[in-house]
Amino acid sequence: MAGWSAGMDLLAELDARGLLHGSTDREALAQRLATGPIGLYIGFDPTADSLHVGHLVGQLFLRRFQLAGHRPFPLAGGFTGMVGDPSGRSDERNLLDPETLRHNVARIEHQLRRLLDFEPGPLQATLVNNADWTESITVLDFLRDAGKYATINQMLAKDSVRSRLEAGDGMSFTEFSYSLLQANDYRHLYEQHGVELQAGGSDQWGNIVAGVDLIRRRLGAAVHGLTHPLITDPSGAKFGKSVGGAVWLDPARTSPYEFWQFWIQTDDEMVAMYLRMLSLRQLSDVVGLITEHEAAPERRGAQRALADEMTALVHGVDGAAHAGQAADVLFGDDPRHASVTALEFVAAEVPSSGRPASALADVAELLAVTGLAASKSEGRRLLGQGSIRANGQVIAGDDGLAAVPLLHDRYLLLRRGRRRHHLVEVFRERG
RNA sequence: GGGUCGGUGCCCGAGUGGCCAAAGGGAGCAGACUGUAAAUCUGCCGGCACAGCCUACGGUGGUUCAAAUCCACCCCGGCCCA
Repeated sequence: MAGWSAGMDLLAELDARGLLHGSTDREALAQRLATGPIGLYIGFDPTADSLHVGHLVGQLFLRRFQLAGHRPFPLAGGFTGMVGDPSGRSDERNLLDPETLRHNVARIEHQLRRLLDFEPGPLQATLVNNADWTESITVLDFLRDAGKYATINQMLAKDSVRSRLEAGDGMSFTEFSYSLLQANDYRHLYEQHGVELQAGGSDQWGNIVAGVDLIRRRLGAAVHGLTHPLITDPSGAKFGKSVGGAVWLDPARTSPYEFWQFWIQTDDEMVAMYLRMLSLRQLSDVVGLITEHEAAPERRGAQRALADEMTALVHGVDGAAHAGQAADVLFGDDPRHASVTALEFVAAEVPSSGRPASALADVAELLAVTGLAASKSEGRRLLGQGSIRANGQVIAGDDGLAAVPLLHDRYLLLRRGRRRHHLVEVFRERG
């Protein structure tokens, strides 16, 4: 890994990528970055047992700093997850029980390890969990050491608080306390690990500033805060929601193939923004990809580059290659030309199952059990709409499969719509 | 505690005894067009043994040949009063 280099203007690079939103005194931060390695942290809330694509910006934000010679401290919110961050939420959050939380934190730590370098050395990443220093603190300690330095007027003025009060929805004292707890995390990391920068999504601005203020008032030190824009999808908000919910980093929830598919399907309008914000390639490479994309969007080179890189980061280089190869078979030529090897390969990437030959009799039923249709009724509807293909041929009626020859005498490749597949391996029943 | 308005399908939201699996919109799915894009047009959008049946309009129990619609009680939410 490249060491720290004073010549590298990290902030300018982040800015050019569209990754800067808010910042405390930017001049001061730039000067601090120019003097040597800095410790920085970003928190990840364990509301589920996996991170999703929306968290990639933050993870990669840490990675960029590490590559520029700084020390990242990814934080798993083992304690704050029990309180609930009200930022950007219109309703009170449900609290997780300790057991679920512990499990979630463990899984998320595992995912955080993938994207950062934990090899011992001056720039190694350090995973921290705020439960470690918050659980044992007493209420009195907290009120004296943190609460004493925060004013109610400032806390009430925060957008997250004010909007809830104005809406008449109210807010529990627990959620109200959240930003002070997060401020205390920053204070702890500053004192114990010399962390001088907290970053996060733009919705974290209020919480970050709370920490900067606490450290200044209590310890008289000037530390920094930086936020990046939240990545959005074309409709403006939710990023990474697709078939069946979020696109997760956990391969058990979202397979590498599905993950790759998510990126390859990126809108033309968004792909430049995603590449800038997410790709770890040189900015000049990214600009090159975008230029090519604008000249010939139908080639989808930008989407492909994005899919390959993101899948490789999260699932490894092999995972990305396999997903891409399977897609080439499924979206390429007539599937009847696919070799046995290619089909075996596809079976490993996309949903597949073994079925007796008799299962082919009722197509609607087959669609339901393979998961291509949510119910048999939906299966019938899809058949009626000509949405189902078997080995590339549209299947209309209920006995349509009888006329479809199996591929290599054993495979039936079902396709729903343009892009959902299921490979059935048909085995003969013994007579 | 009193009054009042409300709780409808994934979401918003009409419906106020039968013509209601329930208007309309959004989301979603599919077809056409394409580039596994967007936009546009079209269709679908509770389940099943699918010209029929079952389950559904906060919960329970009633009235009725018939209830999302009427009555009683209960639970939850908004607003007003105390």
